[in-house]
Amino acid sequence: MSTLASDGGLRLDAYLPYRLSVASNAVSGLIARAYEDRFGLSIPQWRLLCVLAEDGARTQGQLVARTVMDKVTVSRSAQGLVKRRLIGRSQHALDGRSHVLALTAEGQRLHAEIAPLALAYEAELIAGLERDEVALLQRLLSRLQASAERLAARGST
Amino acid sequence: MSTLASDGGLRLDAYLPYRLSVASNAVSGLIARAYEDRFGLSIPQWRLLCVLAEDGARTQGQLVARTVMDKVTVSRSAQGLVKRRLIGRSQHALDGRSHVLALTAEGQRLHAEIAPLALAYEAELIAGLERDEVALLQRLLSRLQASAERLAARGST
DNA sequence: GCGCACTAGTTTCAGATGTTACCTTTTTCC
DNA sequence: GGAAAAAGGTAACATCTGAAACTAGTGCGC
Repeated sequence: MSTLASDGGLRLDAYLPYRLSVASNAVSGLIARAYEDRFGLSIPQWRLLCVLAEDGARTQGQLVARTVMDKVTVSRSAQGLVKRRLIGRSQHALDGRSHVLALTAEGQRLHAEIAPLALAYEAELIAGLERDEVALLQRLLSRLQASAERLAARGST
Repeated sequence: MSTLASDGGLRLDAYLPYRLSVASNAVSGLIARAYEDRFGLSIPQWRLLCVLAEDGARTQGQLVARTVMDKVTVSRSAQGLVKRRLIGRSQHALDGRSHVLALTAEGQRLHAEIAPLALAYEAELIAGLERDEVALLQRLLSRLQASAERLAARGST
């Protein structure tokens, strides 16, 4: 048997984690460059802007949970946004350790400016796909993420 | 109008680039930890091992094209593998600048050891999904990647 | 045959990222 | 009510990453 290729049946091109990573890198790279070039925002910063616009004022801890980012990443990203006056920080009324972040007027303006562009990018990415294909993709991604988290939790026990 | 939420219709949880990134990070993190802990391999190193096992000896430039990784990443990963005697380097017969990488016997052995484990991880990740759902997922990922590359090329012109 | 543009690969350097340690405030619970 | 444990957040450190400069080798044009 065989020409030393494909002995076990593992082909990189068909290996899902690889495919997922490559596709995600391509998309993230595209988006990151767009935000960086035009608005000087990193992706973490943009995520914070989005969540604050969507949900209103939040503490950093809430943002960590919501965005699936490290708390250090959130801290640093928030510092940058505060410096640019896109968000404001205030002491939490009930918990002296905690800070509440909220968009400034300028932050709201910027978010409103970027949002259509973000949606346009998404539209171009999924151009040519059926509506139900996209819905399925979302479901499958959730599924994979959940499985990965479950396996990770099991492994670190 | 409205409660300042969802003005433009951009919801982070439904935003595909975000979902893709989160899912990919979860999966990559899981896989990375597994390879690192058990075999001391980074993901780039593991990719090189896979390609060399699949395709046979290749130059670094070919590996760059094949794995969609940076040439610096490939160079450094290869150095690590050479140091561990998992791959060998030889001068290219026709081009003095180029080096040919190939698995050593030990490298083949390690690849053969890891491959089943990699497939088992994949199987657990997609457990519960239909066969045709997985096939569709692969197609959609390709599609997204291609769109992203097309847009990136257009943008940088 | 020789100069100039080009490619393969490595090194260097600056910025991003994550892990750990740390400080402060809050909560727990005896 | 006070000590100990835990949580919010930041700082410091090591590590990773990619861009640009660099080295060495190729090959075209003439």
